[in-house]
Amino acid sequence: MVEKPSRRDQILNAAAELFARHGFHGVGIDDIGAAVGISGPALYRHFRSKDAMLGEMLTSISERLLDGGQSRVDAASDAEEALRELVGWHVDFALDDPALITVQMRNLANLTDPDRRRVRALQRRYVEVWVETIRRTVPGFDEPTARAAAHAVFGLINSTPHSAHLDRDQMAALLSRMALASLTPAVVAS
Amino acid sequence: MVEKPSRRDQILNAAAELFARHGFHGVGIDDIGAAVGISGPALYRHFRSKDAMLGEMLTSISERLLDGGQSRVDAASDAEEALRELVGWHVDFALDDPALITVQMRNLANLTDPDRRRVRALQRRYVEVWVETIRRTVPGFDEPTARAAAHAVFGLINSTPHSAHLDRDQMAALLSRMALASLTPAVVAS
DNA sequence: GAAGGAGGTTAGCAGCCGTTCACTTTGTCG
DNA sequence: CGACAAAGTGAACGGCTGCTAACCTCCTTC
Repeated sequence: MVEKPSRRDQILNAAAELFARHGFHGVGIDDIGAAVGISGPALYRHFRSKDAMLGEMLTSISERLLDGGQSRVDAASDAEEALRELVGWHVDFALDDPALITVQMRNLANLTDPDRRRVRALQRRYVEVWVETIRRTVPGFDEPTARAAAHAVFGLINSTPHSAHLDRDQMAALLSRMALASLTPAVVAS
Repeated sequence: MVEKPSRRDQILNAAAELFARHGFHGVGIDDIGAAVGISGPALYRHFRSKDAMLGEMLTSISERLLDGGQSRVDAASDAEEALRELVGWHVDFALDDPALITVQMRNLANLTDPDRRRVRALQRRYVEVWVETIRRTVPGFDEPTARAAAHAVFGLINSTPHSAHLDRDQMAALLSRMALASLTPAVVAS
């Protein structure tokens, strides 16, 4: 017996899909309602506002990313394995929830100020996990360079919603190999 | 004597900056006007509509990317050099015009249907230039894989507006090395 | 030095869209 | 069964925003 998702989650999923495709301001309240079979204002029984939907969506994504990444790193026995796990984790996330990844990349600017602060704080911590792991495997990187490299790898992996013409496993393998190759000690040479 | 940019170009540049930061729908006509020192409706002396601004912006970006990429490839004497040139070209573009790159990545969905068709056609041709070059240097890639790899490299390079804490030359070097490393024959092994 | 076009201004309209309101339906529980 | 809360509905409001209209001011040009 499958446990059906709560109405809140149905709405959040539908909204994520729409936000990813048309952008936050390109989607109306009525569109979101229609996507879950109810109409317009009924959403206000579940969320305080449209902004609140985006806020909850982005904070939950950021938390999931951080928690998953942190625990994978903690479970790894050496630095190389930690990096492989981190890459695999992010690749899986991007492939399984392309809409969420897209929204997280594009719609930070549409958040309320307090929400944006919260999300950015979580994102920063996630980046730090990557920075530390990268620096442990590629000792030549100084901190700012490692941070830039982390952002670049995010861009590489997060690009998957825009191509998607490979099947999931091939895509996962390709992205993982590309990501790891771009983080080898060879690239650090001046 | 510096030749000053035409008013149209001033407007386009200001609009690109604003669209990149706040998204197409997040920017008002008055905001764009204020950014160039005139106010609101005066823009309609230069553009038919707000949509037309975005349309012209994105088509011109796509044309520049395609032309620059194609001519670099044509001028190269072998496949490896062609790929290096292509990477360098895209990196330079992304570093010199971060706002344009951001708008092109995020605001395709806000285009008019005919504009979107035009832009996508140009983008497809640009991707094909990459795909051919990649396949010539990394023979193991089949076409769909090479296409996915090209998109991934775009994501990697286009991520630069979101990090930006390195100086330009270091950033260019880092991104170029990472991009080339992710496209080496080693990654093709199953 | 009139004529006229290019580029600017402010006021205002029309439509969209997030949100609220008053009301109904549905399901649960004493 | 009666009651009450949860969830949904259509109507309406209010503010924002893209765009037009009407008018003004230069600058060029014959």
